[in-house]
Amino acid sequence: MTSKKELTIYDLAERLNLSIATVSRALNNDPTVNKKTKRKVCELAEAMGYRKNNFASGLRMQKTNTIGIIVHELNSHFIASVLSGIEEVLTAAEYIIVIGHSSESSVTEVANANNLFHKRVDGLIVSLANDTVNLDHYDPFVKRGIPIVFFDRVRKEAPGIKVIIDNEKAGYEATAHLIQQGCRRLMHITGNLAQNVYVDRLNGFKKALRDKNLPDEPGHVLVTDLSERAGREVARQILELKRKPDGLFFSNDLCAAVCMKTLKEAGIKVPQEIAVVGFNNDTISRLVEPQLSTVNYAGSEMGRVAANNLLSQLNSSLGVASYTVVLTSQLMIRESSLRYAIL
Amino acid sequence: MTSKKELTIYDLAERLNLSIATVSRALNNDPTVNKKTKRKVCELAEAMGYRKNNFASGLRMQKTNTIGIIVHELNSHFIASVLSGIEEVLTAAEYIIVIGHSSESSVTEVANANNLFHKRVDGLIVSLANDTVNLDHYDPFVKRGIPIVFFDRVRKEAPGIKVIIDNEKAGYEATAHLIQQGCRRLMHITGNLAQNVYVDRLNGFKKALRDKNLPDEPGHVLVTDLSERAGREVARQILELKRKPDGLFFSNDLCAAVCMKTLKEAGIKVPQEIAVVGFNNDTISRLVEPQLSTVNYAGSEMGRVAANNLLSQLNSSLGVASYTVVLTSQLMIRESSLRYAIL
DNA sequence: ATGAAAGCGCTAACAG
DNA sequence: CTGTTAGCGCTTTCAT
Repeated sequence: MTSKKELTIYDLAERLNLSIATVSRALNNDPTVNKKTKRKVCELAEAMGYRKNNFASGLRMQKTNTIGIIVHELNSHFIASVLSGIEEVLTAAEYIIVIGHSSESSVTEVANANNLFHKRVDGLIVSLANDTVNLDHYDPFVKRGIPIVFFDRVRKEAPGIKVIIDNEKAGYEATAHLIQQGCRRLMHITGNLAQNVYVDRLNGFKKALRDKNLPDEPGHVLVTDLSERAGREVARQILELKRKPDGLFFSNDLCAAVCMKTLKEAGIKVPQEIAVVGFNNDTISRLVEPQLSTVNYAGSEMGRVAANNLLSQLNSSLGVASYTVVLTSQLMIRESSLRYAIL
Repeated sequence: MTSKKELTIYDLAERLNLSIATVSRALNNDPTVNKKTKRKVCELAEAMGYRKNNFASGLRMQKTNTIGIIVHELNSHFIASVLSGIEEVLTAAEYIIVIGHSSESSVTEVANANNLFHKRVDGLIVSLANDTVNLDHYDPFVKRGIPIVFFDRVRKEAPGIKVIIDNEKAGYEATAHLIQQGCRRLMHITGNLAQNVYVDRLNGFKKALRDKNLPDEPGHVLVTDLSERAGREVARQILELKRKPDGLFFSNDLCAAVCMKTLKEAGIKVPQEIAVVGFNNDTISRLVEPQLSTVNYAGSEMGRVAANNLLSQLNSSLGVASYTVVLTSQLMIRESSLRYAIL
């Protein structure tokens, strides 16, 4: 299988008539080693294609230099951006990233967490699955002092660092915009209300209704899984209503786009009869017709912030920290909700 | 940092009055160890929360149990499916996956390859970046007998295992379909022709033209980066043509969708004036209007096949194999290219 | 500024 | 079926 024997520091030491200790120090840029010796060692290592054995080093150091990431789904523009933000920071800090995705299933999330625990990750970055309520599977990490950063989908009362946006504010703004555009019978289509992101956006929605003196009627909130199928289903329900809504605020873009398309196919005019706002600024929001108004928040920044906060935890000798970082988001107004020109 | 000392097999051995060798064997399910002993050991390990130290084990075994994956982009439905297919197989085989993405840049791809080489991955699964021509950065792997599986974007003459679809056939079918729908002035918009996927689809396109006795005029093929921007640019070019094409075959869905949208906004009727076919069956292909005809191929299957072939290489004592696996693809006919009802 | 030596936790050859 | 023992390659005291 292996054609060439691997080079070790023993080989380098022998070739240079040095001890392995000095070679090791030189390779790790230890200040106590002579500059010339250091250069000689590094040059030979480079020339001979030496690769440090991370296992030996890890065994000795008791650090895996591995960060586990658990995301609820891979296939979204948002998550892909977050991942590249995380990667950017952690790769620069010489960490390896191991990604597990839960496919929005709490059971898979638990399996992933256990797996990463056994892999001995030094830290964890997590976005919770849609149906995750219980967080016991993170206890082993907490008990061993392994820092966890949650992003986007978080449980506020859980220990650890959380990186989120102000979902209530975002929900408020989206709703206020619809009202300002003349909508009076609003509907909010959202995901599992056990998740902060959904419950907060809902609260923003309700708050905006109250502030604008619109009734908070039951049936105005639909809890779905925000899937493609759910989008069609919501459209079907709306079409059957005698008293149809004139404004829809969705908690993601996919569901909003599909619903909007289905409504249009049934002859509804968007935004004239029904205005629509989504969430996340996915690629599809720009491709559907009319273009979908949505809430944008920078995934890569969220990833970078999450990773940096994790790093500072890893490098700190203090105990595990618990705090929340709130990033900004922007409402992006496009055709799907624009009835009057914006000044 | 660490609150509890880690458990080792020494601790377990002591507690059970066994030797560490027996404990190690029991944990690794060695058949020579007594069933009862094995159960006792495993139960205690479980109860006490023992975690195997992969570093010690890896150091001893000279295997990292890590597979490196290099993909050109994370944010596509296709790549996400491939990744979950790979993950499914490799996780079951107890491998860790390390993902690097090249952002379609050959420079980043080289950096990723070097990085993974230093991480001592046991194997590699790769989809080449758009502009990768030279494959020298995989030489170190080849020299050390580390198996590589290329998928989708491959170089056919390169050593190693390749998993692809018959892109020429797919291109032929898409083109033949457009012709059968009455298109006579076809255009093919594709990516870097250094890539097998693009040159093969182009060949299929040309072959179909020949077979149907349509002229193979220059200017019928546009090489782009298949981005959102390219889609708009292609539409602009087409709109300026006095003699417009009546059928467009794109090598991906995003570019096709954007171009189609831009054409429609300029008043062109799709598919009546210009019919459009994309490639990959991305989510957007179902959301745009009209729905985009496209070529579907199962990413998750491609991932599974790639991973399984890598595993068989890893488990074989024979030399590095070189062969190609061809998976099937299907043309999915939707509104964007359907001028007449299909029988 | 450098060297000698111990040990991180595990596996496997060898010996019973 | 089980135990003894020798490393895997590296980092780090403790000497010099």
